[in-house]
Amino acid sequence: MSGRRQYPFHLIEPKWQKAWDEQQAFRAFNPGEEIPANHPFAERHKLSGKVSAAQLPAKFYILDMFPYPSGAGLHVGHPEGYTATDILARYKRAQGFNVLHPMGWDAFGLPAEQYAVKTGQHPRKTTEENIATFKRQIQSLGFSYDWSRELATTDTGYFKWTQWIFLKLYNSYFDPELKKAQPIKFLEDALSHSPKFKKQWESNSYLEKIHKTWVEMPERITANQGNKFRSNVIENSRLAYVSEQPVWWCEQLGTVLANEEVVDGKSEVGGFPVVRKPMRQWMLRITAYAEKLLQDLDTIDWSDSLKEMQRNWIGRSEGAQISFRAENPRSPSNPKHYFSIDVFTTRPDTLFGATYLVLSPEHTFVSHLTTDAQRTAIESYKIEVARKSDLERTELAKEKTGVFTGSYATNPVNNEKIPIWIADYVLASYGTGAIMAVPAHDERDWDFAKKYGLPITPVVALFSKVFSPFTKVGSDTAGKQTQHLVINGKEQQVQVYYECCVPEEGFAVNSSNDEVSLNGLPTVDAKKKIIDWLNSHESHELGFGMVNYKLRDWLFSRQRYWGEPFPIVWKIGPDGESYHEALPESSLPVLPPTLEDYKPTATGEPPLARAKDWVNLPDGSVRETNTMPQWAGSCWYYLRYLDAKNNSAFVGKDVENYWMGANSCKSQVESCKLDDAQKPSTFNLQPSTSTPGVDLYVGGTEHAVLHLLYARFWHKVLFDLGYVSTPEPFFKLVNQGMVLGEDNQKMSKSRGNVIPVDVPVAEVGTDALRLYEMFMGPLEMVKPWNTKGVEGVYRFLGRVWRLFVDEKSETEFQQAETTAETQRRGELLNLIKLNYSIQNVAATSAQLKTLHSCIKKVTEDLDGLRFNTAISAMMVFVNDAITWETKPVSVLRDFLILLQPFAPHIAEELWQKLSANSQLPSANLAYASWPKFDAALLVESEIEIPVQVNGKLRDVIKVSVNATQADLGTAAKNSEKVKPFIEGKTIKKIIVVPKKMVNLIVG
RNA sequence: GCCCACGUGGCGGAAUUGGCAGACGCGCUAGAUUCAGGUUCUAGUGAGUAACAUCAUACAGGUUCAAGUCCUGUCGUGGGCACCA
Repeated sequence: MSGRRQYPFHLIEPKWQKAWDEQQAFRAFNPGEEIPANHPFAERHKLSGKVSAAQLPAKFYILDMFPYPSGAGLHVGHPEGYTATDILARYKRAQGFNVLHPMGWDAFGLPAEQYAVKTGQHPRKTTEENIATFKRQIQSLGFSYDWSRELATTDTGYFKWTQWIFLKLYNSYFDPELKKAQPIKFLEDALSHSPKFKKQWESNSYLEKIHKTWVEMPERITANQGNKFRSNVIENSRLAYVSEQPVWWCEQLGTVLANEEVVDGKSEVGGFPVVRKPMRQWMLRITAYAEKLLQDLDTIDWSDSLKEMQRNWIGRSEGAQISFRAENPRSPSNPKHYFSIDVFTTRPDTLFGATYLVLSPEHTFVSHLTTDAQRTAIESYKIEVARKSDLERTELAKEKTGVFTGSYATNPVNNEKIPIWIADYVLASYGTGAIMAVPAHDERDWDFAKKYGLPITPVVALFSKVFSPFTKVGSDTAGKQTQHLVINGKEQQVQVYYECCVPEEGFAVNSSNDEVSLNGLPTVDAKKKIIDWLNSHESHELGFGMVNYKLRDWLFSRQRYWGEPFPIVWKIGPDGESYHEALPESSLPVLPPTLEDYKPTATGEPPLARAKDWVNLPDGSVRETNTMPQWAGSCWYYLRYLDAKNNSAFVGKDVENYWMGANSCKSQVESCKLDDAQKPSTFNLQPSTSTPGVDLYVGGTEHAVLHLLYARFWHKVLFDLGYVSTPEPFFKLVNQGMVLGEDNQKMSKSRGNVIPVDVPVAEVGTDALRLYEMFMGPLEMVKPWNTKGVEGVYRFLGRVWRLFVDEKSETEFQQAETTAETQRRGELLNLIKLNYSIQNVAATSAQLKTLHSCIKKVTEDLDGLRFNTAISAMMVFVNDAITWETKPVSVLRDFLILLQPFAPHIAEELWQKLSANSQLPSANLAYASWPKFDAALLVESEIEIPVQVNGKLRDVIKVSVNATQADLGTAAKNSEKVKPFIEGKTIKKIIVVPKKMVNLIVG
């Protein structure tokens, strides 16, 4: 930046940051906390001493997604969201809310661990250094965070409670009857003979069923078998459980990864290849919450695109599970030896068209169903598939491949024998890992059937009158056939396709047996009818209607050092098998051991296994050596902020209820479901009320399906168990758009287009940086950085400065500054005086009009998160006010309150000067009341009305605001500019929109 | 391939319910201040014309007294999902 400094921001900004810090100006007070009488919050709300929740003003919780403190520091893209939340926090504070605006560190993570592997420096040291850099930079931006609540996920006082929540998950199950998490104790009680727990299972049909199975177990089973059954039921119900199953293993990272962390067959971090490998892992049963996570999206105010991403990830589909019997090729004559192959389909109406089955190559039945003749082919295909990475399977495998097992299954609707194949286009991980192929109505099955010469039976037809029979087929008409069907009592002509067609709305044909006929039914009804038919069979032997989810359980263990250790030990039971046991809450936190080497062991065990003394406990039990993933700490940090120092609970109950509860909120407590009238319009904050949960959460879209789904899941479990007050954590969420480099590319080191925040802070000050972050464009939009644009808002602040200060005194200040010692320069700001045009006089009506249209615009725009237009409204105000010969103090004070959220340092400095000058009390500007917009001041006696002739603008006329429609019409016709366009023509019609415009229609 | 957004000056972007297109800022032009550069201030700035007229919100249609805004189609950009049965 070249040229003269617009105003002494280099002295003003540190001055006020220091003052806020010393005063703890932005500390938020919890119910029951002591509020110092001289705190500006106490002065504003006339409070002091210990104050109850009922005495405190309404809360407003504004949250940023806390950053991972990397070594690189902040660039100008980072503070965009932080600036937006800070502006709103300051705005809500001015409106009188008790604002909670905290910041912390998502501090566990791979980079610090990789650095430790390389250099031996403890990850904690690296992490602390990085936090120090981030904190210095964030503090230089003047955000009004309550630093007394600062936390890091790596603090022992924090992850103690992360481990505690894990124990809650471990000790809970999802009750299908109550549709909520319950203590595992209830389940244990149901698996007991003792009548003292009777109450528990009698009130719950699910527990009753479990109990019945238990007590009705044949007496001849051994105690061991009984225990085994019992522990199986329990272990299969825990929300945190151990599973040995194929997981994504990343060799380069030396750890397993969750599904969500694998993108295109590569690790999301680093882009390394991953392979499927069976391993013993901790899992969290997030699938139990699939339906709730989906449904409750309707109760929260998130962007449609974000909700859509979560919906896609959860991937609900309605359909049916259908069982196909296959005889055992080893004993074909024995009708008792058969396999029941379950498939999931969303199109059960096409069951009559299922002409073969396909299993995924990993399906457990494959080897059993393979005949001797096919064994070689099947085995080599399986090897070929296993060798392919997932990347190859998705990128290259558009050409379908597969092998016949040699076995046949029976289609339950028509008893036809259909061949069983394996193919890698069927995924092991979705549905049941097997499909019924309906080649006539599914493109994948069609391709496969064509390639291997499998039969194709069309079972869906289209109305020829409604649909063109050629739309899907192209020029080939050979594949269709006309049939006559009775539909709704009338005979209709339909087109039956003999090419693949996937109609959204068609009619079933060729679909009947002795018990059921779908023929003539529209697809929707055909689905219902066939599902009813399946459901009607004893014990759902043939199948049943069901809902399937794409969402899978959350893989929760990592083979890393720098994460939360599990509060779990392993023991050997009397049967010689190892089992796990939770450590008691009193043993928390479980601290990781100190290591000299942070690499995994040579045998591939996690790094923690190196610490033999730590792993082996005196009683012979062995610690779990996996650690939790980084997502664990970020699942609940927003709750810890509420009560960051609490040693006896993860959050105090009253405190949680004050900040997260619905007490201070007008919407219903019960479900948090808003009806239409209460639903806020998109991107609008509720102007006068707070909401249940976090009122506003701002962060990047990269967390759409990871953090945000996991955090909702944990919150729902905590809600079910009674630890939190709301079923959803984040009532309103906004994704800020990315800031691109000046070259319109995403900012990255390799492009060399990264602008560190320190650069603009040094050159134009943080107030100008904050202003520009918001002035670039709408918050949620992607936009490029432009240094010239920064200069524009910097100039605006210079104009604000000159609106207030006396030029001569500033020149004196500048001369004094060149000779003063650095430490004493701050005091020199006192040399700067206000200019003489600022006077304690009443404002003119024109001045009030300018002020109040600014108040109106800024207030409305802040409620709608339209920061860019709010700033432009303030520019309009200053452009006008700078021309005033006398500037009333009252008007300028109100303007500074409007400016304060955006550019707090310059606003405070000018506020201080203004207060001193006019002998007004210099209360902290951050707690000054937001000015109220007065509509009466904006009323004009005369307004300008555009006049159109045939829809084209011809003149703008001035009329009285009270002009009638007739007056307007007459005035329009009499306009000199309009006359040439209407002369000699007849006026057919006059359209008058009161107070808006006139349109003359001439012939 | 599927789903969802979005296309407005040289640039970033404004434009409640359809009602004066281009607020505000950048850039540019001219002038004033200055020894000069920078800064600041004043005026102008969609295209077009001497001035009107006229033409302009990706393109092509449509609805309407009136369309950037609503409807249909096409093209383009961005994001998400991707053999999900």
